[in-house]
Amino acid sequence: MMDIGEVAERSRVPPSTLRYYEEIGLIRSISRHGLRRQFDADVLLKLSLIELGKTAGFSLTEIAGMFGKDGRPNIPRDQLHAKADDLQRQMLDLRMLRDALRHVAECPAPSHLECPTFRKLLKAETRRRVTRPASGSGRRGSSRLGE
Amino acid sequence: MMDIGEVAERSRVPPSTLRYYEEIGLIRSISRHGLRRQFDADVLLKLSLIELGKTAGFSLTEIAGMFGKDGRPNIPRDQLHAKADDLQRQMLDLRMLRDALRHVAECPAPSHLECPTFRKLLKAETRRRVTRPASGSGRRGSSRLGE
DNA sequence: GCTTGACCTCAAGTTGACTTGAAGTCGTAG
DNA sequence: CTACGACTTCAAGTCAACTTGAGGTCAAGC
Repeated sequence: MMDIGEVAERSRVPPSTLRYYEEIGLIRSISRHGLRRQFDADVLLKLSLIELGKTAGFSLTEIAGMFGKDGRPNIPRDQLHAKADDLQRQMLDLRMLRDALRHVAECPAPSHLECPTFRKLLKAETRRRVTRPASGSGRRGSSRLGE
Repeated sequence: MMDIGEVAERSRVPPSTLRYYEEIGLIRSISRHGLRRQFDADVLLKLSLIELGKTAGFSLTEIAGMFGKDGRPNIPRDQLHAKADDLQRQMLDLRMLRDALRHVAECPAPSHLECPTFRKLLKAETRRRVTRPASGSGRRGSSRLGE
């Protein structure tokens, strides 16, 4: 049992954000001590997961979707695999961008948009994106996540 | 020379967004035909790069920073390498999340927060994050990018 | 027993990244 | 030559993800 300040300090997530996360149902405080929320240590793990998901580019809504409605992960296996595949693709994007950057850092061409290697990198990317139909993520956000 | 509709169609980026990007100085139209903006084909490449950067989790401000103030990439090599290293780290995050997801998809434990393998994954991540000091990206957004 | 500091609520403000809408301007096809 | 459709501007709206501020509560130390 920790109160919000301790959670904030340990997770490096500000109290205001923690309250916000609780409000939208992403995390839960287990009880109150007077007015004060009391959090179980589990919340730290969950916050790690949330941060991880955020850096991976998921919205809070999507992250919430990864835990079941009731608060614990509870998703069909194939959906999880689909997410994992999304991540895989995103890693490829990242690698492409990283390589582009590294190249730009060393390339002696006057303008990088004219460097053939650079253009080839981008063409490849464009092709990849266009080939994959639309990959829409179906953003239909209702006001509250945990409803 | 294309006008905005063609750019939109080819890049799959809506006209409103293209105007917005121009307004904030991310892209440039090369001239006008009557009122209509005329874009050079180069803009398509630049838009690929922008999309790439976005999926990599950069803000438009950061992306703008990757091109020089004048519109073409023009950044010190070590800054580029630093960006590339950021990407490297972000790829690791992604891989971790992907592995976590894959694991969850197969793990038979009742609640994943209790599965030791899962906890180990997260602990590792937490350690990595905490070990690296703060890694702050210095978000100091002024109203317009290209200024 | 009272002050202090860490918490509380609730409403409103902020930022980034766009989108939407109203009202206007073109150039080309019929 | 006029009507149409593709563009234009500019202001305002939207959404996610928070942060800030005013005013209030509480338990613990002096």
